[in-house]
Amino acid sequence: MADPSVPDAPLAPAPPSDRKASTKLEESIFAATQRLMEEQAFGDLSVAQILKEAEVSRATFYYYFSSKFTVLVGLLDRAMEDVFATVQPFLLRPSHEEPRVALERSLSAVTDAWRRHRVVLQATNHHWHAVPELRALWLQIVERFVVAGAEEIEREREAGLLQTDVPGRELAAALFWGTERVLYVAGLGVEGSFDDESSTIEALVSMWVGTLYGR
Amino acid sequence: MADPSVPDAPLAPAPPSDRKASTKLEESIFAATQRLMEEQAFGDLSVAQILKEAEVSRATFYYYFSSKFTVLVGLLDRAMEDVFATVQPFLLRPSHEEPRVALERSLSAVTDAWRRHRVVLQATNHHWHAVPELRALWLQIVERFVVAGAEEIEREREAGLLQTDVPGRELAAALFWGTERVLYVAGLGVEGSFDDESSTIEALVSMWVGTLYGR
DNA sequence: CCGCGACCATACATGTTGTCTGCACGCCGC
DNA sequence: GCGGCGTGCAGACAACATGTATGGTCGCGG
Repeated sequence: MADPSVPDAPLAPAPPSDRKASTKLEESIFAATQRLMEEQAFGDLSVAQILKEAEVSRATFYYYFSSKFTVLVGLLDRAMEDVFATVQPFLLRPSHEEPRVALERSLSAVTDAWRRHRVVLQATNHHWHAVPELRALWLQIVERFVVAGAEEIEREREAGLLQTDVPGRELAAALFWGTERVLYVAGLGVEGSFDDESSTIEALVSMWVGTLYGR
Repeated sequence: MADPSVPDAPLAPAPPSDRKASTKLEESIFAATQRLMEEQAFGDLSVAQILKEAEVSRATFYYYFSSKFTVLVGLLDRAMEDVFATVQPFLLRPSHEEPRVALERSLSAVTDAWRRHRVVLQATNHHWHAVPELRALWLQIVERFVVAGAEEIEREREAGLLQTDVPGRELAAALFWGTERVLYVAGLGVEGSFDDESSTIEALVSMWVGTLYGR
């Protein structure tokens, strides 16, 4: 059963991720791609490069994956497992905790997870709009977060803590996408925007607290 | 001088956009590209398609543009002229107006402008990360908005209206990127997110009002 | 020891991009 | 009128990436 310290599962369980156990070669393709991505944008990688780095033949590559984007889908799938696990414990606010404090902890956790998987999440950001398989997975991930957020928000509303009457789903979606975007831009290292991580988190906390609880 | 109804220019003037007057052929390339973009993602367009649609030769195309992305830069430049002009009047809150009302008007105006130029802004969103020329222009546009927002925020702070002590620049940036992302996703027509435009605006207004003024 | 699954090297068809060559037309100054 | 130049065209081309196809090698289990 569920961990007793977490009364309700705040995130709906992932639909059974039908990920087969991966073979050695599949694994080295994943690893090689990840390695290459640290130094070069995923979009600029050619399959040839991956082949060389993974020491795998072209035929083998296309035996396991139907394009380099399928590799990215796999990497995202793995990354999100960790992200969900990291964020999970923070999604329910313990009733003794101040909303601001709870949100600060959650957002710090998310920021951490984002940093850990920056390259994969960045690549996802860049390509989900154009790659159906990736888009589906990403939107499904977003949906999990938004639903969890919306539920928590409605719970707070019922407790009479909210200042707004905008539906939880809309708020959760706006806050999710906003946060995602800020973390993305921060991760780019664009000069002059979100240079300092802790003040970035502060701004996000302000945004969440203000939007939901007012002030 | 400036329009007397607007005491201070809320948006710094655009750096002299050294746009030459465009020739007839340049024009038809712009028009053709815009037309094609309405039906097909910019990323999927080939130069060949543009040539056909614009009835222009390959050589001519590369005479005026160095790649299809240069066309997009031109389109963005034009689009932003209109966007700035639309948004300009709303950036300073008349002191007699409620913050919420002022923000609602601004955000409606922005949403309108976004819709008008949806395809171009979408394409920009998709490609600025990878195309230096486009990235530079987009970041410069963002900077204008963020600076204007930050200034307005600091003005409100001095008037004692703000509830937060996070720097205006951080708040403006977070709110800008968040809003941009929400409008982007809304424009995609993703099932289940931001289906209804007016409630989307409501959520955005809540976000701005809450973040800045609390409640 | 045979067969089959996993894997490799290589070649290939296709599509895209950006450059280059050579040619035509019209206008402007001389 | 003539020569030159700016503008534009058609088409060829090299470089590269993608995804497929062909045929061969190796090792292991029946």
